[in-house]
Amino acid sequence: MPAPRRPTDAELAILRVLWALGAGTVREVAVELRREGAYTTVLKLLQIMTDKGLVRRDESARTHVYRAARSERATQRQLVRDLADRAFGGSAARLALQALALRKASPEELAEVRGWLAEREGKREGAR
Amino acid sequence: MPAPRRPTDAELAILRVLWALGAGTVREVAVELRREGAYTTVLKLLQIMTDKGLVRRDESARTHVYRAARSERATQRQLVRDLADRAFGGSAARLALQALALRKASPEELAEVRGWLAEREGKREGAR
DNA sequence: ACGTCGCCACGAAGTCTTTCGTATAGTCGC
DNA sequence: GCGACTATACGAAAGACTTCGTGGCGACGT
Repeated sequence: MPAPRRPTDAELAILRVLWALGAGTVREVAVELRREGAYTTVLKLLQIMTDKGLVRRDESARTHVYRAARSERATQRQLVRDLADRAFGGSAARLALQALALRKASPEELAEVRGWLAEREGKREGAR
Repeated sequence: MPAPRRPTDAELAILRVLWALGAGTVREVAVELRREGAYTTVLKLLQIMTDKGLVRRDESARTHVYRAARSERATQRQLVRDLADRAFGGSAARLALQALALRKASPEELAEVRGWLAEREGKREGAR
């Protein structure tokens, strides 16, 4: 592999379907995407993504079954890091703050932030 | 305007220079980017970006001066929202948590998160 | 056996992004 | 005025992204 480029928009849309389904055929993905006459387009994209190593294909059955090669989590991490590098001078924390400023977080999400911060503070102890 | 497309990688790199400088000529930007023989490339990109409305050009002097059309803040907001939509089901808060999970926060950034959270808690009062 | 249908492969077209070579023109010093 | 040095403008080329048309092949019902 030369370099792991980030998934494109269309690729990401397909990955999201695959993460949701666990695995799926071309038709299943196409249906899920609800786009006009998109069957061959989805097929082509999945073929390209297979070449790129973004998805893995099970060809044992006549109808191939695809699944994402990397977890949603790992992909999100890559995308966040990428955006942090390109637009936030590499600071993921500043990216996070911008994201938090966008809209009201739900209580659950707020609790998660609180939890993260608590853990963080615990590790640094005397960090004032 | 048909639709405000998001800046490409090369465009974003130039915008970052412009935000840092406030404004700059083609040469200044090119120097700042430190890339081989890039002068005409930067020029072309700035011309394209002018057409797109990403930067504004002052042509009063023979040597044109460019500045970003939108603030760094606003652009970051757009990019974060975009990424949240494409990869986090629209949840900016989940994006934020992923960013925080990267664990590269400096003490200052940590303090900012703490501050944000404190303000948040203050607003919700007994939200515990 | 045959027609029909669903599936995959292939390739071309169109668009966008990025880079750079070349042309043109203003300005300064002599 | 001339030459050297700037600057912008223009267009071509290469690559990536996206879409879709066409063709071939296997499965299945009748």
